[in-house]
Amino acid sequence: MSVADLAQNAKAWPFEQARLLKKRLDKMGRKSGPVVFETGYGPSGLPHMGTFGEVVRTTMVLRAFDALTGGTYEPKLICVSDDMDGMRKVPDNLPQQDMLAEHLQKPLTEVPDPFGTASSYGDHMNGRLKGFLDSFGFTYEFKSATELYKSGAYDAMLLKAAQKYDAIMDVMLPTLGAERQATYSPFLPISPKTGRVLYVPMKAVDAEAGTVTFDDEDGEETTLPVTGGHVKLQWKPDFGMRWAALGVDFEMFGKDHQTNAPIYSRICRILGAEPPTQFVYELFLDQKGEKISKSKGNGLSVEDWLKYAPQQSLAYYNFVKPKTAKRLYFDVIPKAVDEYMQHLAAYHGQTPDKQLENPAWHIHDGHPPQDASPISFALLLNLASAASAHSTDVMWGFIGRYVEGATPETHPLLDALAGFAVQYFQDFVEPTKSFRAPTEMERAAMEDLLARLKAMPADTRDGAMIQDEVFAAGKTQEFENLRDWFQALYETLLGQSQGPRFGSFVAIYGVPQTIALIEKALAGELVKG
RNA sequence: GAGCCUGUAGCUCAGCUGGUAGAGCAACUGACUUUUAAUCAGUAGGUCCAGGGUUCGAAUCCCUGCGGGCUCACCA
Repeated sequence: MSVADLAQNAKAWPFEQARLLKKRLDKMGRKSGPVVFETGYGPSGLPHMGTFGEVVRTTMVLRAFDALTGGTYEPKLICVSDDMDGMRKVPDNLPQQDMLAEHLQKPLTEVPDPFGTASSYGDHMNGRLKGFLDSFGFTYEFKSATELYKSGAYDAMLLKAAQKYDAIMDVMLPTLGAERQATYSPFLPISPKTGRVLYVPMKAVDAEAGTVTFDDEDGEETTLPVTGGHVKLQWKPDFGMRWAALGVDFEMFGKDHQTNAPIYSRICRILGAEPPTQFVYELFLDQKGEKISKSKGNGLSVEDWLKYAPQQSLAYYNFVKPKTAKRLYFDVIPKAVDEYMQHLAAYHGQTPDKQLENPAWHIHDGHPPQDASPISFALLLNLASAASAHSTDVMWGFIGRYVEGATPETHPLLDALAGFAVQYFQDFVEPTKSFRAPTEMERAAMEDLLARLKAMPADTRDGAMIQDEVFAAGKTQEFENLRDWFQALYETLLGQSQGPRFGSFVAIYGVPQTIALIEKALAGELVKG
């Protein structure tokens, strides 16, 4: 049975969407040729989690579609940047605030680049977007709205919009409040005098000539062609017009667009095109299950995630249940990593039909690698914590004993995960540690241990021998139970009640380093807050 | 108000196209005095929100309610 056949019944949501899209094409009688997947991007802000999610998920549908149709179409992903939108306000995280303030309301591609590296602010942000997407290896075609408008790519549809002005207004007006209705226009002319995007009513729309007439900012009546980038469309009509002009076949968007999506579709139909297959995904929530707002700064950035886990785990998290509101916070990372790795490890032993359901198939474009880690991320985190690891060297000291013969060279994935585990430990586990001061008896034993450690060669690597000394030091005191001695070491030196076999720990951590650590503990430097 | 999502063990959730309720963590019991939970063995805990319907059989499908969450009315 071919992959295309199996894909007919695959339950994974990208296949469901792919089948809906196929149905659309069948209805239109299209049996081959290009199929356009679109994602949009607003370049006033930096690429973020939503940008990643939308592109990675759209790519998953694209791959599923390609598998479903066995390569009979030419699917492609285009990424449109709305860089002709007016700059509504100056983002407060940018340099040259005063300079930018002078250019408010102008198209982003007409605003100078405050970083001085690109031809405009919009262009700079487009570069950031492309760099962002490229870093993940996405395949896409970049489109600048400014270029689309200016090059004439939209001209035919813009002229049609002028012809259908009344029909468009009939769709738009009922969706607006009374105040907005009074001045609403689907056409937003760019003032020839000030270069700003104008939100003004149209005094006349001449479908024959393809022009609009309005009062410019200084009150002078002005007529501009709707074509050639002199006029842009307001958001909702723009969305529908873009679908029509670019022949978009599939687009997904967040729930915040859901109510408006039917409007985009109606505009698209008015312009004579069949709107694309659409898919609405849920927005992420923060750690408390509350909505994410930029002003509160809650939630999690892409960079945050990638600091603690491989990118595939983030793709995995985006794959799972896109229609359910999920929490997006640091604490979901370890589980996402382990679930991803479990699916990856299972993949090559699965039957083809199961493979199509496996998230790994979707994350790896249908070709998951053989890679697998013999140790779970959760265990690595325990290890990092137990050993108070600040480097992967320490981690490997323990891993080598756990997995016979493993080295960073033989297990690169494991090495990467070990690095992430160390990072996660340092940032989230270590700060929660609480050190206590040693009791008098413990102090005496620790001083004894100190003397013993100092008596041995600094490069001692014999864990068993060190363990003997630790044990002997404990025996010098009247511990009720020698276990208490070891526990005291953990609590005073590592800030936790459990730890690794102490002799082994010292052997890897280093004798001089351990001496320093004990001295700090005795001096009370580890006890804080 | 409209739309979408959601309600399963103490917590976080899995349960795919209906066939006797699962995982992880937490908890509890027991084993180990060169300790160790990075170990092993074991225990407990759920009217699957409620009520109807379809069925031989429903956590699962349908309807209705109730609870929780989010999105939408400026901008994109």
